[in-house]
Amino acid sequence: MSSEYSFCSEGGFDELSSSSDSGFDVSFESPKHEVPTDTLFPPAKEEKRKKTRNTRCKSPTQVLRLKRNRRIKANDRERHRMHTLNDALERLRMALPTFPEDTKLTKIETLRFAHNYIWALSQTLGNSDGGEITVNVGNVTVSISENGNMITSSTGSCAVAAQKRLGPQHTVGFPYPPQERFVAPEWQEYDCYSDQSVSPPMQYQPCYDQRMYQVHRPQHQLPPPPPHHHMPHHNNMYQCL
DNA sequence: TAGGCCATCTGGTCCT
DNA sequence: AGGACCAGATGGCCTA
Repeated sequence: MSSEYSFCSEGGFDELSSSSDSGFDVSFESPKHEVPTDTLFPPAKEEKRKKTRNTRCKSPTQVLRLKRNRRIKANDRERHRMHTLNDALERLRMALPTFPEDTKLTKIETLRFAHNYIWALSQTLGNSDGGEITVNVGNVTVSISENGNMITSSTGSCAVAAQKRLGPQHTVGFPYPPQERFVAPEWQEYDCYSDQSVSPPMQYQPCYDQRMYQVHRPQHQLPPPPPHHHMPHHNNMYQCL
């Protein structure tokens, strides 16, 4: 970081570095105590630095402390950022169909699955001829029509989700909210495309985990999938969307 | 023990 | 100057 090498800061003494020696070590005002300029300021930066305003010099100790404090703050920010991302990822997990006994999808699995799932749904909508379209995910059925969406399940876990009502149908927004998370008891009940599935326009569209469920389109035939190339296969892999 | 996954640290870049 | 974002490095944990 080039800024880390600034020996002087705007407005004088730096905030973060002002702790024990909150002031300013006068002894380091003398040029003879400064770290060689060549080391701290490459020629180009030195020239640029001359244009900047009047700044107060910092001792090497202060510079080090400043760097360390900035690093600590940056680490905190990064940690928080990653936690935020993980929270968002968790919400995404909860919005995807899953099995109760399933282990948690990994990060990459979640992202791939979500991508494929959304893509499949968009394909379903795109191929709509105006009538109601049904998407089966296991024993959960998502009916999409002009009057709204309805999610039904043959199991009691999901039942009929009615988030908003449009006409005679109970409708829910899609993707369904977390509390209406799909819960299917048996893997065998899931509809799969097997090798006839379609794949979204994504470079790494194949999913390598058996937990990647299929979205089945019973009313509209989807085009055959593009060939998979250069994708390693694991024993537990199977074709997904 | 190797490999996968993950959290965290780190330095670079870009933007405000 | 500082924050956001990113990608690489690293070490810990877990499982086959």
